[in-house]
Amino acid sequence: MLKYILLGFLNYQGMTGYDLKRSIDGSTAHFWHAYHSQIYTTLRKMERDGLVTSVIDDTDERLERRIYQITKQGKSKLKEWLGKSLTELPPSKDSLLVRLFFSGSRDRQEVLSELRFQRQLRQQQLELYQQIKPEEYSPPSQLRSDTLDFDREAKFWRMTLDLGLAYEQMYLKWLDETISQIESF
Amino acid sequence: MLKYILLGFLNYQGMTGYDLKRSIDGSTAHFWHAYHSQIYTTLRKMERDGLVTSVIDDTDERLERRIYQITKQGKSKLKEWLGKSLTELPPSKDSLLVRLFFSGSRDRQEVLSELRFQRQLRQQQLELYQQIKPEEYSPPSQLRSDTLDFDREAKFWRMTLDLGLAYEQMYLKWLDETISQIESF
DNA sequence: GGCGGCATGTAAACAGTTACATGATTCC
DNA sequence: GGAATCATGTAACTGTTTACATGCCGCC
Repeated sequence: MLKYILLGFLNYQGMTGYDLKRSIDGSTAHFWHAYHSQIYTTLRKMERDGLVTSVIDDTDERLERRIYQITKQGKSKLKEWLGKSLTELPPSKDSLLVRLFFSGSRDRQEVLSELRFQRQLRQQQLELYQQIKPEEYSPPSQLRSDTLDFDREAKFWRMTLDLGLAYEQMYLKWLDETISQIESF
Repeated sequence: MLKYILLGFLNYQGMTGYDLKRSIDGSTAHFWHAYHSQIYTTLRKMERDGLVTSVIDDTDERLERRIYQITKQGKSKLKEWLGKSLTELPPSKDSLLVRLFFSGSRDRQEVLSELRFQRQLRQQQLELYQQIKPEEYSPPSQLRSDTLDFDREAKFWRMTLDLGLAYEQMYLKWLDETISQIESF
């Protein structure tokens, strides 16, 4: 999966592994995060497979920056992947629910403080999403010239942000209900 | 993670790998699924680590059933894990969102049919959750004798089901909004 | 005879996480 | 002098997925 995220971003413009990490952290990390270690190793593998090429940028002598570019093969791989629609529900994993599921024998206060802490984190996450200015949440500059495409891309980015917002709100509501239910045990 | 799910179920009663697979499919799979291959290999590893023991049941001669039991070590491992509250948000991964995020260049009708299909699947998933009778969604019989514990366990199970219901409803709403937004492009 | 469910596993590949490792620059 | 940010990577491990593999039983 990470492979396609990297191809997706490199399809906008050439970037270093570090840039890709920041791009991901600022957008797709909300529904697919990655560690820098995985990004660098995946990029190397993709280069071996001919999906990307890289050149070392030495304009700034003391800083080694390896810039990756998507290849024709990479573009067609991305297109091929996007062409095959999902026919199943993506599996969801949530370790908090696993914990809650098996919390029957746990101390009530302990469970409550865990949920209250998660509530805080969810609240922060929601605020983080709310602070994102829709007009700034969009693909890199490369596409700004081609106005139509840029706007279209940005619309899709925002849709995923909308789900993030709805998700956090739903989760907060459920946490509140769950917390008061446990309080009244 | 799977390790703790298996310990959690075995803490109710001894079971075979197959039983565990069915238990998971009927409950925790909604927030943590597992393939039978992983269940069997994880059980073997847990046995080597002293968290479970197994005996082969030969009452039915032609059928080999390996029944796993949790050990004292296994119980304390589970307790220890439940004791350490989560201090971060569990990362969520959703490949549909990754696809949508990079769908700027895709054919509109193609994206729409993918989302409509996902809508159907989400609707089915919601109905599946709605058909679960809360009074039947509870731990195995072993605990029925101990009424208090059983009821407490069942409450936690239902809370996770509540999130599943809220999640599917939120997702459906978002899909509907997203679909009509793309229709009006 | 074929299908679905019961029941168990192995092997190989792929994906993801944690820890280790380095070194420069900029700002306080 | 120390912390943060830029920048890149490897190694070891753990977790997950897909494919292969077998064989019984009961039902239609």
